[in-house]
Amino acid sequence: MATRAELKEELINAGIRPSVQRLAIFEYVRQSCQHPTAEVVYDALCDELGSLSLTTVYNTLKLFVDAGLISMLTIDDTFRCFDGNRCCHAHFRCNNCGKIVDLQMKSDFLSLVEGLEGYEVTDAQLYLKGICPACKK
Amino acid sequence: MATRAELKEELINAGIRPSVQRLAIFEYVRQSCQHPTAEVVYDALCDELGSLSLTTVYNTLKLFVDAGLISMLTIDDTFRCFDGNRCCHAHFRCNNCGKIVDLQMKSDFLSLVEGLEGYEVTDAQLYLKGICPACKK
DNA sequence: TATATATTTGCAATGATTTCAAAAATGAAA
DNA sequence: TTTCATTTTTGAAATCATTGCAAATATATA
Repeated sequence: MATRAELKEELINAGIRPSVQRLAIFEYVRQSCQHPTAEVVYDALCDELGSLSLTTVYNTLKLFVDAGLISMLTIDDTFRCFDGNRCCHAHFRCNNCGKIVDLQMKSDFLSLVEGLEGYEVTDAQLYLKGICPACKK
Repeated sequence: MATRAELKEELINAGIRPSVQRLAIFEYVRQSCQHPTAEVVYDALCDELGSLSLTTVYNTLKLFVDAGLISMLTIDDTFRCFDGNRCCHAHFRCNNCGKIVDLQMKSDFLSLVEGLEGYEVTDAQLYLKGICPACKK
C-alpha cells in the first residue's frame, strides 16, 4: 500500500500536477480492490472533497489511463470501470452476480500471441466470463 | 466458408428459428473479417432485405451471442462489435487508426490463468492495444 | 500584487443501445 | 384454406453513461 506522498510523487513523475482532486482520485483507485466506476469514485469522494464534479472524475480517470497509471476495463459492456492494480493479472466477470475478480497469471499475456512483430503493445487485458464459484452452488 | 444451408442448420441446432433476417445477419457476421458493429450490419443488409430495423439487428446479435454462435467485442470502449470467427484468437486494436485485427494464439487463453478451480468459463477475450505496423511508420 | 495558465465545475448535448407496443409473419389446428 | 395463437419484426421514443463547453476557481510566475 503506497503512501499519499508516494502517490503524489508518482503523479509528478508522470508529468501530472497533483491537485487535491487528482490525488484523492488516484489514491482511491490505487487502493481499491473493487474496480470502481467513475460514479463509484465520485460518490466515495464527494464528502471528503467538499465539492467534486463527476466531469472531473471522468477527465481525471482518462488522464491517468492515458498516462498508463491505471487501466480501464470494458469487461462489462454496460459501463467502464477502473483498475489501479499494476501487477499483470486477468479478470473474471460473473454473468450472474456481476462481480469482477482478479486472477493471477502464470506468465505474461503476450507470450501466448503469435505474429506481434512490428506491433507496439501498450495495453493488454484478458477477460473471462462465466459463473463464479459462489453462484455455481 | 459455410453455405447458407449449413448456417441455417446451425441456427436450428441452437434452437433459433432461421427467419430471413436472422439468417442474413448470421451469414454476414460469420463471413465478415471486419468485426462489424450493429450499425454496419444494418447498413450492409438494408438493401438485400428490403426493410430491416436496427432494433432487429441489435436483438438478433444479442440472441446469437447468448447462444454462443458469435462473440461480442468490447475492445473499443465507444462501441460494441461482433465476431463470427470461432477459432481461438486474440484481438489487437490500433490506437491510431482504430483498426481491429485478429492474432493467432499459441495455446488456449486459460492455460496461463491460475486459480480457476470452481469457475465455469463460457467466454474468453484477449485484447491488445497499441500502434499497428502500418501506423508505426 | 498582477497576469497568465491550468484545473474544476455544472449543465446541456451526444449517441449507442434499449424499451415498448403495434404490425407482420409464421406455425398449428380445424 | 381459414382461423387462432405464437413468434418475430418494426420504428419511434426513452435511457443513460459519457463528453463538450464555457464560466468560475485555483495555481504558478513575474
